[in-house]
Amino acid sequence: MAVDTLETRELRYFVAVAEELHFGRAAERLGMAQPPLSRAIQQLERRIGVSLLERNRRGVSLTGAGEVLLHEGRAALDATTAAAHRTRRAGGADSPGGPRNRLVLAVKAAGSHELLQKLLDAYAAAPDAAEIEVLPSGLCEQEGMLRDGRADVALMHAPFNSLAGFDSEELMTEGQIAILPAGHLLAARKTLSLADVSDVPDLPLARWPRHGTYTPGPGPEIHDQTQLAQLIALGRTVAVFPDSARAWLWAEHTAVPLTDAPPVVTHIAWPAHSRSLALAGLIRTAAQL
Amino acid sequence: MAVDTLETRELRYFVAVAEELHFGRAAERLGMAQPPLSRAIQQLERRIGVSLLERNRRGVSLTGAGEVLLHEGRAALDATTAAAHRTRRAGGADSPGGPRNRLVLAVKAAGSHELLQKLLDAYAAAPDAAEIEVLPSGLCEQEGMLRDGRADVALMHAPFNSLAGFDSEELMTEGQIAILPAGHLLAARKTLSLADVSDVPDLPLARWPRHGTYTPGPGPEIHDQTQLAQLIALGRTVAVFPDSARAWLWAEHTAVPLTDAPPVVTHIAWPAHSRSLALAGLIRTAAQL
DNA sequence: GTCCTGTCATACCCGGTAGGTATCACTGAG
DNA sequence: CTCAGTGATACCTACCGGGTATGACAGGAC
Repeated sequence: MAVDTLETRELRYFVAVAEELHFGRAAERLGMAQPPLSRAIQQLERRIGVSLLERNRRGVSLTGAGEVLLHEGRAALDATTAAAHRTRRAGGADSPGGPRNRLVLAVKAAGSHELLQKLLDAYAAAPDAAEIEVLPSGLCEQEGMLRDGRADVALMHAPFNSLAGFDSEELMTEGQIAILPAGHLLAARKTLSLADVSDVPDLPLARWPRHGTYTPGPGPEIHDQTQLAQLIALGRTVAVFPDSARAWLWAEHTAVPLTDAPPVVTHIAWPAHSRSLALAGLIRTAAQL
Repeated sequence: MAVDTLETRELRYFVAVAEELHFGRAAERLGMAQPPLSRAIQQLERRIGVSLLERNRRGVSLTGAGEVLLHEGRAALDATTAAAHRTRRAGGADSPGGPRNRLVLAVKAAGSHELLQKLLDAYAAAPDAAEIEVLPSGLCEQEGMLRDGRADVALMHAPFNSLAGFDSEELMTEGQIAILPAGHLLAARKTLSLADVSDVPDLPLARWPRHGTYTPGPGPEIHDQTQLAQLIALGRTVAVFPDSARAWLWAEHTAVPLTDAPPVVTHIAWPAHSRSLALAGLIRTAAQL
C-alpha cells in the first residue's frame, strides 16, 4: 500500500487508543482482543514513519504527531461515515418510498420550538419544497450529526457548537439565563453574573458532554433535558441556558437573566461542499426569516 | 463490518470507477485486474444497500446515489490522506532535523511574486516565526494541496479555486488581462471583452485543468506556464490571467485589460479545523498586510 | 442472419494478513 | 518478594482480497 494511504480501520483503531489511552479498553471498545490492536498500531507507526504514542511505565500518552493524527483522523472518519450516510440516503435505502427529495435537519431537542416552526412553515410554502425530516438530537450533538452525515443541515448554537468547516447563516441572537430551583436564595435576584452561579457550594453547575466528553467538575452529568429539569426542580443543580429555554421551564424552576454571559447565536449550518438544490432552497428560506 | 463504515480501499476503487466510467480503465489506473474490482464494487453496493452504477449495454453511468458518493468519497479520501500527510509532517519524518515548527505554504507558481514576498518578509520579522516552506504548485493545484494535506496553508484565487470548507482571509483584488501574441490584430486594442477573446477563429482560448480535468474546447491543453507562454508567443493561443501575470510576460506578448472579466481575489486559506499556533501567526501577519 | 469485439460478471484458486489464544517482560504497589 | 496490571511477542488459523480463465451479453459490420 502506498505510504500516504491510511485505511479506515487503522484510523478507527488509532482514534480508539488515543481516546482511551489504554490498549485494553480500546480493544474492548473495538470488539477485539488487545494483541492484534497493539500490532496494528505498531504497523501504522512504521508505515507513516512516525511515533504516535509514548508507552510509559504505566499507560500510554500521545506524542505531538499523535495529537495531530487524533484530530485529523477524527475528521477523516467523520467524512468517511458521512459519505456512507449521505449515499444511503440519496439512494433511498432507509426511506421505504424510494429515493425521495428529503432533507434531514438536526435540531437540539431542548431548543427553541418557535424558530423551528417558523422555518418549517415558511419552507413548506416554498414552491419546490422538499420533505424535511426533523432529527432531534441531544444537548450538543447536532454538530456531530452534521459532521458524520446523519444530517444534511442543522440548527447550531455558537459558541457551543463549532461552525468550523461548515457554511452557515445567522438566524437569531439571544441572551442567557440561569435556571434555578424556585426556592433557592439566588432565585430571588433580578439578575445574576456567571460568577454568581458558578461557585455556589450547595448548587454545583450541571455539566453536559461537549464533543462526547464531560468537562470535569463537581456538578451532575446530564444526559437529557428532562433529567436536568428534574435535578434542578429537586434543588440539586443549576444550569445556564439560552433565553429560549424558558419555553420548557417547570413551576419549580426560576429563570434569572445573566448579565455577563456571552450571547448565543443560532445559525443554520450545512456542509460547505454541499450541492443539494433542496438544501439551497431551505437556506434561502431561512435567510429571509 | 458495520454497515456505515466504508474502507478507504473501497472509496478509492469506487472513485476510480466513477471517474473513468469504465471498469477496465479504472482497474488499470488502480494497478489491479478488472474482475476483483467488479466484485469489490458489487460488495460495496450490497453493503450500503444502494445501487451506485447503471451498467448499460455499453459502459457504465452513475446513479444519483453514485454521484453523491463520488462527491463525498473524494472529500473523505482527501481528509484521509491529509491526516497521513500532516501527521508525518508533525512527526518530522520528512524533515531530517526532527519535528520542527514548519509550515508548508502552497502558491501558484505563476502567481504574483510581489505579494508573496511581502508576506514572507513580514512574517519573518514576527517574534515567533516558524519556518515557511514555499511549495510551488501548478496552475490551479493549490486547492488540492491544501485539501489533501500536502500543504498547511495556501494562497488561493477566487473564483478559480473554491474556498468551500476552508477558513480564509482576503488579501488582494485585481482585474484580468488577455495575453495575446504581440503581432495579433487584437493586441492593438486598448481594452477587450471576454466575448472578443473567447471566439477568435485563429486564436483558440488556452485550457488548463480545473480539479484534474480539462474543460472541452478547441484550444491547446496547458500543463505549465512556460509552455503557455511559448504557445502564445508562437501565435497559437490566447490566455486570460489576473493582472499580476504581467510580471512574467515576454517581449512577444501583449497584455490587454479585459473590461468584463470577473475580478480575481487572492485569499490566504487554511483548513477550518486547524489548531496550529504557527499558522495563526502567519494569518495574523497576512491580515495586517 | 453470423461473426467479432468490447464490456462486465462469474468461477475458482492462492497467499497475505487480520485476528485469536497463550505467554512473556516490565514496572509499581503493597 | 510477590502480585496485579500493562503492553509486546509468538504462533496459528481463517478469511478475503487479488489473480487467471472464462462466460454472458449487446452492438456493429457485412
